[in-house]
Formats: sequence, C-alpha cells, structure tokens
Amino acid sequence: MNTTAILISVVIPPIDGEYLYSYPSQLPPPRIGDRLEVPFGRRSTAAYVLSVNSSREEAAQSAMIAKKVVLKEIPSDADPIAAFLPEQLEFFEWMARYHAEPLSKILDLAIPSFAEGRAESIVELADSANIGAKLGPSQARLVAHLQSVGGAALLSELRHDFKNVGGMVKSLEERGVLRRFAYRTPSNSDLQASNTLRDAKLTEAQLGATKAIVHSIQAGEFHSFLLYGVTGSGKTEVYIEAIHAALQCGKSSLLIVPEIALTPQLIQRFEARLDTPIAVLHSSLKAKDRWANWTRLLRGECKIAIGARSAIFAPVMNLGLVVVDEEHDSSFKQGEGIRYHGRDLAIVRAKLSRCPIVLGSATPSLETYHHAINKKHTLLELPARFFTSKRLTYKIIDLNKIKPWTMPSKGITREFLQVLEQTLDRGDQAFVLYNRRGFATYLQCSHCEYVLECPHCSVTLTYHQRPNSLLCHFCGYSSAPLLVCPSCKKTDQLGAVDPGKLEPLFINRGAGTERVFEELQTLLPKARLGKLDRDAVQSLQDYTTILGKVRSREIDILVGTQMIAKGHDLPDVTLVGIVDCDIGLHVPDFRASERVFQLLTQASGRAGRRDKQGQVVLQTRLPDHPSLQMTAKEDFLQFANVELIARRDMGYPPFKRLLRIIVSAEEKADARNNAALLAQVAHGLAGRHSVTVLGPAPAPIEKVRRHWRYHLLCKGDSAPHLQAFMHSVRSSFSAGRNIRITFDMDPQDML
DNA sequence: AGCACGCCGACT
DNA sequence: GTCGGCGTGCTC
Repeated sequence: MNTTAILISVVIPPIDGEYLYSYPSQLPPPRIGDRLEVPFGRRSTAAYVLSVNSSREEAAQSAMIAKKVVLKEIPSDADPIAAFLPEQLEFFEWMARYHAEPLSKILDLAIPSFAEGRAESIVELADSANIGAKLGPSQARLVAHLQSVGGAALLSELRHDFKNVGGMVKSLEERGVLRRFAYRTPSNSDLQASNTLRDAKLTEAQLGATKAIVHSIQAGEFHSFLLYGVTGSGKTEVYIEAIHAALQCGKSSLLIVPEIALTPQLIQRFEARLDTPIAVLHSSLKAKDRWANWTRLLRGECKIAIGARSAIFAPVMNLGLVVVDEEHDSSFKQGEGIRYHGRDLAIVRAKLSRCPIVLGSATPSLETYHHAINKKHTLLELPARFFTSKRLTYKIIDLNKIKPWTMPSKGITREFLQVLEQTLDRGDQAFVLYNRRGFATYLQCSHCEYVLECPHCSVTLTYHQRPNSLLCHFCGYSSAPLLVCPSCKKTDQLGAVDPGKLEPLFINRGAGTERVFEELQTLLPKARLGKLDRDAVQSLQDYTTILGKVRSREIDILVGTQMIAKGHDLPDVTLVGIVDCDIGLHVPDFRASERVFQLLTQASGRAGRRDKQGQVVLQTRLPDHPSLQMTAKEDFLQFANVELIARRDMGYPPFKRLLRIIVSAEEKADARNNAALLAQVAHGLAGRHSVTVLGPAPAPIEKVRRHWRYHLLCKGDSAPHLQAFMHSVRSSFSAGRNIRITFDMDPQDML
C-alpha cells in the first residue's frame, strides 16, 4: 500500500453519506470545497470535497479495510475547481441537519451549475407519424403528458411527475417517438447604466442605527437588528453606511433582497455609493455570468454580494455584515424542494460568521417583531418619513352598504371613481391594486352550474382575455376556452345561431386585474392605463420598463397585483385604490391576516411620497377587520399585538414552531393511506419529542399537478425538538415507491 | 439519482 | 419461449 497516498472524503449529490477516495499523490492535493469528477459505480459523477488527509480519513479507511472495500483512485486528469469556501461548510452542515436532508443535496442547491457541461435537456415529441408505436402504460402516460403541455418539456420537470424518466426517454428516443436536445437558457440582457444618485445626509435616527450596527461589525460579534422604518424612511442609506463601515474594517457584506427588488436601479445605487465591485447573484442571469460572479466572490475579488433568496449561499469571504431587506417578504421562503427560508438562514449564517445581521422592514413579520420585543433582536427605528411629513388620508368604503346597481362598474364604487377622477384632474397618478390575475377567477356553466377546474389541480381555471385562454395559476396548465361543458355536455351556442340573443354557456365569475383594467378603461376613457402583474411582466426588465413608464408619466393609472405594492419612489402617485381588500383574508391559513396587512400597508406606502398629500381608498366587505383598520391607522404595533395574542392562543408561530409533512401521490388512496400510516408513526414518536401532531387531513388544495396531497401539521416548542422529531420520522417511515413525502420546516402557508 | 440484477405477465 | 415492465440494493 502506498503510504504517501492522499485520502479525500467527498459527498455525491444527491446521495446521503460520505465517500472516501484516494487521490493521486503526484497532483497538488484538492481543497475543502472543491468540486471534481469521481468514479462512482460504473460511471463518473460530480462530488464535493469535505476533507483532505485528516485523521477522519484515516479512521474511515480502517473501517473500509475491515469491510474489504477497496478505495477507488481519482483519475490523474482530475480537475478540481473551487466551488465553496471551507468556512461555509459549517453553515451547509447546519442546514443539512435542520432540514434533515443529505449535505450533498444542500451543496447542489447552493452552488450554481457551471457554465459548461450539465446542460438541461429538453424533451420533445417527434412527428406524430411515429406516435403510433406500441407503448407501455407509463410510456403512454408520458407521451400523453407531453401532448397536454404542448409537445415538449424539460427533462428535469418530467422527473417531477414520472419515475424512471431516464430509461423511458431513452427507449422512446430510440424508437423515434421522442427527441432530446440541450436546452439553452434564454439570455437576459445586462444591467443598463443609469445616472448615479446624490449623497444623502443622514438623519439622527439613521445615524444612531448605523452606529449600533457598525459597533457590532467592529467588535466582530453576532448581533441581530430589526431596522424598522416605513417606506422612504431611508433604510437603504443605513445599509450603505454599514456596508461601507464593514469595508473599512476589511470585511465583506451580503445583502439579500426580494427577487422583485433586484433592479438595475438598486444595484446602481450601491455601486455609485460604494467604490468597489459588487457581485450580483440573480436567478435569471445567464449561467455563465452567475458562475463568473460566484467565482469573483470565491477568489475574494468582490467584497459585496447582492442577490435574492439563494444569494444566502454566496461564497462571501470574511463576512462582516448580513442585511435582509424587506425581511417579511414571503419570497424568501423556498416553496419547492428543500424549503429553506432565506431570512432565517441569513440569521444562522451571521451567527456562524460572528457578524451582525440587519433585518429591514416597514411591516416586520410577526416572528421578527416578537423577537424584537423579547430583545432577541435589537430594535432600531427610523420614525420619520424621509421625504414628507404629511400623513396619508385613508378612506374605507364599506361595500355592504352600497347597492350594486349604484356602482359605475362591477368593482368600482362611485366614490372611488370620483377620487380617481380628481386625482387625474390634478395631474397626478394613481395605483389600483387588485391582487388577482386574469379576467375572471372562475367560469361556471350556466346550465348545470359546474365550475371549471384544472384537470391537474383542484383549483379553478382563471379566464384570461389575453391570450384568450383558461389558465391554472397553480401548475400553469392552459387551454383554449371550452365550448362544451365537461359536466352536462351542453354546447356553447353563442355565435352559432344568433349572437345577440344567446347567453354564453360559461359565465365569468369573480374578477382579476384584466377585468379591473377593462372597467377603468370604460369609466375613464381618457386616462392612460397600464397593467403590472405576472402576465405583463415576464422578466425583471419588463417590470422596470412598466414602472419607468409611470415615472415618465406615460401611464396615469397603473392596475396591478401585489407587484405594484413594492416599487420605487414615484412622486406623482398620490392615490392608491384597493378594489377588494378582502382577497386573501378567506384563505385557510393562519398567516392570512398578516399577509393582507402587509400588502395593504405596503401598497398604501406607494401614495404620496415627498411633499404631496397622498390618499388611500380601501374597498371592503370587512370594514372592521384588524388588517384593514390598522392599515388605515398606520398602526403596525397594534396590529402586531392583536395578531400575536391570537397566535399565542392558537399555538402558532412565533410561540410554537411548525413542521408540515405533505404526502402526495397520483392515486388519491395511496396518498391517503400513506398519510394515515405516517400519522401513526408520527403520533407514536410525538410524545417523546414533546411535539403534537395534527392530522392527517387533505391539503386545502387537494390536488396539484395530478398529485393528491394529504398533510400533517406538527407543532413543537422549539426548533431542536421538531428537528429531532423530523429525523425520527424520516428514519422510521419509508413510503411506497410512488409516494412522495415533503418535509416543510417552518411552513409559510398551508395550501 | 442512476444503473444493475432479478423476478413476473402478454406478445412473436 | 422472450421482451419489458418495476421492485431492491449498491455505489468509496
């Protein structure tokens, strides 16, 4: 045996456990955090180096020898590339434990794919001539699925819904039924330059906040701050000053913002004020650029990283400060796969890096606020509106007291319309919020009253005029408008006989932004309307463009979903009208009130910046609801206190921690039975971990992408309790092959 | 996750 | 008979 051989220990995504290899001693040894190809089974696969030639390897090797396992040697053309920093390993390991996932999967999630290699495959149906080929049942299902989604799909997406995809695609490809080719990420044009921002003088409050943060940076200790300040109170200035101070200590900073806020303007503002390169980690950057920025951080060429949720994994060296802006934003929680929370991970990262973290918000999450009250976070307040001392005026319109026939249109009351007209007459602009896309929320058969549902999900199909189609907002399924009712088989006669006389078969129920847009166009024909929602915004570029049109006054009224609630300083917008404040209040979710309050408050903040008097119109059928009342009183504290009492009484966060376990399967009975079995195991383990288990119950949205879902809700007094419990459940329950079990630690919604 | 091996049902 | 479905187990 070669005594000079180097031993390395690696993890191999997505497999659990560490694997030991010998490394050619003539090569320079790899380093912790390197990524390299290793022979594994009869193939070669990517691996991440966890440790090199330590006593750990020696011990592991003895165990291997006892088991008569011969270590494989890494080929001598191995080309290890740095992928993460050794100092990040502790953080990744923490995350692996917290979510009870293999470390290798965490690394795979955290580290961007390399520019070269590993191209995603797109699978496309070949010409219909070949589809007549004999197919097995699952192959037929795959082909049918492809047909239903327009003939092509990403291989990785198919993996989601089918098992043994690789094998099936291979054999179907050989038979000419399918084609497979490399998918190239559509390129996103680079950030465009704009004028720089002037320096702003700090207010007393800003100075005080900055001082506290800088103190912790200099001391090199963990400290968490809640920077509480309304829109325009100048939180960004505090971030910039703190980052600047970190730079002067020779330390780096990491800034996490909601995806939608990651605009060129934001980056420019930081670049203009901090004379140092910034690594932007943007999910829609070209893979090559993303990797380039990642590498700049790895090499220490950049000392500042700005990005959305996943930027929390950025290899920022010698971290001195972490900032999470709009801390309450729900986009920090990953909704699929490993459901991590960017904000919570940011706190962990700061703790492990011994540096301060700043959580900024005008409407803090109740978790964060609660921790601030209990002195876990230090509260830093920026009280004054930076640009104006004028408060907003709020007008609550109680729709219960208004006769529908007195309304100028279905959604807009006379009073709201008047205010809109006055605003336009003054030469000002308005935002109109309607937090739902499309034209009609659902379509109902006029004959049998059947409501159209997505064939894959248990949600209604939304009618969109542009393009003229039915759309599932959950899975993205779309179809042309139906002319035959699937339930009573009656045919839509409209247009066929006498267009003037007949009613359409399906009646539009409920509204969306398209509908509100149309109503406003009819009511205010002279106004120039714009629309801002997911349908209008395909990329961040579109988002910036539309807001730019508002700024340049090409748009008088902007209609949109929650997207309009976050935005920039638009001085001439003096009216924000919320067509229906109650959307989102009736969903079966304990965070509903909190989210609605945040939405209403953030939207209101768009009105009347600078020196103009701003107005907010709130149309509602629940005029006494705290979410609405406290928005109108601008009283976050009272809202938080009311809501926190309810949370405590109900045993919800922040007083208890939650773990949601979702069991899903294509067959409803499979999902139900396995959920019941899992529940038995969970109930059995609950007591000894001081966890209580509720359920199983069907998930509020029972079916998603053809999979039926049941869930369990587990409550624990502390995260470690729940974590231990989750590990036990994981190891003592193995579900059937076609059953998927998802563990959602700290779930943000229960749908 | 792949990819083997290995076992059962409906076609030449 | 055998092709091809999918269950089980291993990969340093």
